[in-house]
Amino acid sequence: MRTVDRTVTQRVLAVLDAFSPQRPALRLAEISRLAELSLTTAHRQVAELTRWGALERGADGRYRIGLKLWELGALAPRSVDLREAALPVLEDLYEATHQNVQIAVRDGHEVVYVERITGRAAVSVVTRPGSRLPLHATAVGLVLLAHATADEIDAALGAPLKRYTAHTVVDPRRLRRILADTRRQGYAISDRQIEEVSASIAAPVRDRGGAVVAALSVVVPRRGQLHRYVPAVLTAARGVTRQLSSAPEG
Amino acid sequence: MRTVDRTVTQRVLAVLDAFSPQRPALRLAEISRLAELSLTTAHRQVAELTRWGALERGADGRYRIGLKLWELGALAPRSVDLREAALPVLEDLYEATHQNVQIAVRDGHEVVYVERITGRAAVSVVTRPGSRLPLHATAVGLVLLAHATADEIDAALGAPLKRYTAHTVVDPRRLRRILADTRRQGYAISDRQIEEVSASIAAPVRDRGGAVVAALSVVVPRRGQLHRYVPAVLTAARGVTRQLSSAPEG
DNA sequence: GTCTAGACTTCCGTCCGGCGGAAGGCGGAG
DNA sequence: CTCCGCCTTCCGCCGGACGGAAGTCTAGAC
Repeated sequence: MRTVDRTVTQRVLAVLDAFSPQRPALRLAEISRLAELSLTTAHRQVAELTRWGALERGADGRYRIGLKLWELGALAPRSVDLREAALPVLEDLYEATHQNVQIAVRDGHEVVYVERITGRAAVSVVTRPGSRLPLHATAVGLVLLAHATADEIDAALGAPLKRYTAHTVVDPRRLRRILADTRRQGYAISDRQIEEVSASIAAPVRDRGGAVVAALSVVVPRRGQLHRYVPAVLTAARGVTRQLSSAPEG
Repeated sequence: MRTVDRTVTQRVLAVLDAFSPQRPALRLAEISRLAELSLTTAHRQVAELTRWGALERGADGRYRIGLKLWELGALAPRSVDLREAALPVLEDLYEATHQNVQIAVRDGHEVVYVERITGRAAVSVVTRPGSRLPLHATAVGLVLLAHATADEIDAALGAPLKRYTAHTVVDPRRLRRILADTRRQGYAISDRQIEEVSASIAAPVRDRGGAVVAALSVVVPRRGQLHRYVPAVLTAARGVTRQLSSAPEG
């Protein structure tokens, strides 16, 4: 009997949703389980997606995201245009600090990392382009949330806030104070809130109209003065803002 | 009356296919026309895709590719893993030549550009990450086609070959000779075959198993000796190959 | 102000394509 | 050999996708 709970489109998207940074390659049966589709339906959808190029089947029989989807993703203005404007500036900031440098945007209550430059010498860092972290625990997240609307801040702070380390701030009232500080100072610091060994310093990137559309940060080992990175981060963020303003309209 | 020619999945994919580098932002009516869907159906599909995050609606009412699709695309091994391995090497090659540097993979009878580094001083170039060009007219395409199977070569040379300039080689027999040269020499040169003012020099990138999975090239203005770039390109291509071999298995 | 055009959104009855059970093929483990 | 898991193909039933029609909204002409 047919299970009546989702539209066909939703089922197709469920197939795609089965893929994640943790699971970039899946067998048909895994897709079927993860997307909660019968094997038959999963088979049919996967075959159609593969024919189109959204998925590719490897020599091992497992499916991966195909080039066609990557091409489509390359049209997303929030990542690609930003990345274009930011890369040279990120490289300068990397040269100046020799620490991990990254830029991210907000999507709902999460940060999505768009680009990162990582050196061999710098502390290792968990993020990759395309990976997500919650807003409240990262410096970029605090910057992005600080410039969101009041409704969005309420919603973000109303949900349960995950604790990563003993230093992760999960108290909404303390977070509101931190957001106010962030707005006033123009930068945010997340000190050991994700990992015990590292801290990050972030500043906002604005579009032509002055709206905060992204945030940029350095991730540094937790020793010495964190504030000494602030001027470089602010300068870099303004640099990206300038690049965005001079670029052609999307 | 319902038009019976495509499955629902194909219609969803047709909506996504409406977006291209030339048309990154579309109104609902445009999507309806391009995907050949009734306005009602286009509206329903677009709404579902937007809810999921595949599309985003801008302040101007137009739809663009959403972050979610970009994240999925970031899981495509053929682009992302390659890009990770190649970027540092491409940067070295850029520093050595100060010309446009790019890396591409093959998809069917086309080249798909995965990454490029462009300088202000270098000749302007038409390609962007995610854009496509035919195999026969570009140096990277010749390298990729030279290492394809005989069947794929037959198919690629059997189709009508587009001429871009007076120098574009469109004769299958001449192309076969060029492919043989490419295999023997280990590099290919496309001289003014895309634009009258530029030429490109490409070399193959191999995976752990020795199969050619990508090609890398420099695009240079059409004057002086093209061959002087060959050693640098070969070295860079081998560098990417080495990076791919040392990276963890996908 | 009114009128018109175009783009978008919502509603709803019809009908056909998506669904999943069943059966068959294939390969590896015991 | 059998059993088990994974994949693939087939087919009849029924509920969801389709698109015409009507309604809403905005911008621009006059």
